Amino acid sequence: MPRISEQDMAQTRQRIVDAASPRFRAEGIDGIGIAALMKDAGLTHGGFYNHFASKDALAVAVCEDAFAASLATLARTVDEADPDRPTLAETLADYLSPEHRDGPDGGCPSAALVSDAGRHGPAIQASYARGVAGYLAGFDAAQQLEATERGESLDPGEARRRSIALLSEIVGAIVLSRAIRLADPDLSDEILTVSRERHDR
Amino acid sequence: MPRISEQDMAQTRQRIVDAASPRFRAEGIDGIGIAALMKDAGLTHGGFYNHFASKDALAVAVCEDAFAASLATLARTVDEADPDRPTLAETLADYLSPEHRDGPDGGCPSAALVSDAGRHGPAIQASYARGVAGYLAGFDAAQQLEATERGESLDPGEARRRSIALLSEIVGAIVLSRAIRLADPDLSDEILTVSRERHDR
DNA sequence: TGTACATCAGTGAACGCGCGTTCACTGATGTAC
DNA sequence: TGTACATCAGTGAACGCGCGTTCACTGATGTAC
Repeated sequence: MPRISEQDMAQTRQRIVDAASPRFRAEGIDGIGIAALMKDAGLTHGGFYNHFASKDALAVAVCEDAFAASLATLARTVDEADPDRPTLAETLADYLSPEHRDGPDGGCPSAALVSDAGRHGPAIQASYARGVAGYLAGFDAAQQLEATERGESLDPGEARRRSIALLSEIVGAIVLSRAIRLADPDLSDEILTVSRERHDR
Repeated sequence: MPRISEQDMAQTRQRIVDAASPRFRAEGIDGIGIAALMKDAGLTHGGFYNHFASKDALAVAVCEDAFAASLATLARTVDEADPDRPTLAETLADYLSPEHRDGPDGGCPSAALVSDAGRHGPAIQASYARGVAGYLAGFDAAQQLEATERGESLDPGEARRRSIALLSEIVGAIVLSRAIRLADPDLSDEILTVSRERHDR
């Protein structure tokens, strides 16, 4: 079908990323092969290397894409133009929901890819690190906005420390709850509930 | 060499577990093959099935073993017979150290195996869940002991919630710090430092 | 005590399979004239 | 406008490799007599 426009090329590339993104998050980068991903995207596996230099390069693209979507959701909490914007607590409640636990394929890449990033090379880690930095910046902004609305002032250093602790806790809670879900659903739920109620305000 | 005593059999089995334990934690259960593990243990791969029904069964044995060692360390904080027992804060400082981040192979299985457990079946998750429950019980006991020593009383429900939040935070902090270590060592260190200082008392 | 035999932990080749990656080929489309 | 040719995204067979698991075989040791 070739001799295709630049736009069509970009579209096909995006189809591959869209196919890989949920499966990398659900099954791990090493848990799913290129042939299966290309089939999901409606292509045969040989053409993969027209779009990516390697599977690692695709993993980087997926990481970028998934974090971009995730950070866009977080950014809604500081969208001052939106009077109905969600509070940080509401966003955290979604994050710590059983639905998010049970759907890693569409969920936060910080949680879904954390061990994959730890076990892969610097390229993937660099993309992952930018995503983490984006989450922290988003939490900082949300905390500052909510402090201002309450007429309080919040030391930036203190906000930063709270953001880091918050991200650690919610990522830890969701990965722990996923790790025991099939064997001990009650404890899995309890971990989410405790974390949710700690930030429910 | 066969016709071996029951004791020798158990010894060989343990050698396989000891070889697999660090490599599963560092590279993931699916990140290392049986042939390589058996070579590490000084055996050829064919004999593996004399000791385990499947690779999954080995993963369960490794999970049990690694949690037992890890929980024994935690138990030292509540060993009332030991006047020099470490405080919970000291134990947490070790947990949140760069050394622990950089050595997942000998470190906490809660952190090292969390995504592996989430992506494997109920058998591994059951073993992992028992380990998590053990950690929470250890934190509960340590908090109660330290409250008693300060002449305070601590509501069990409150202790439980603190234990869950604490485990989530330290597991999240260590896996996040590992995920970005190669690309952003400063942020990796910062995550550990913030978490360490929050519990340094 | 000495001999014949049974056991079975460990060996290493082989099973079928899926992996990431390469490559000769195809044919629809763009370009040149 | 019509024709010849170049391009190159996509195809699908093939590369070498490692995976989890199976199995016929081995030989040192235990047991029976």
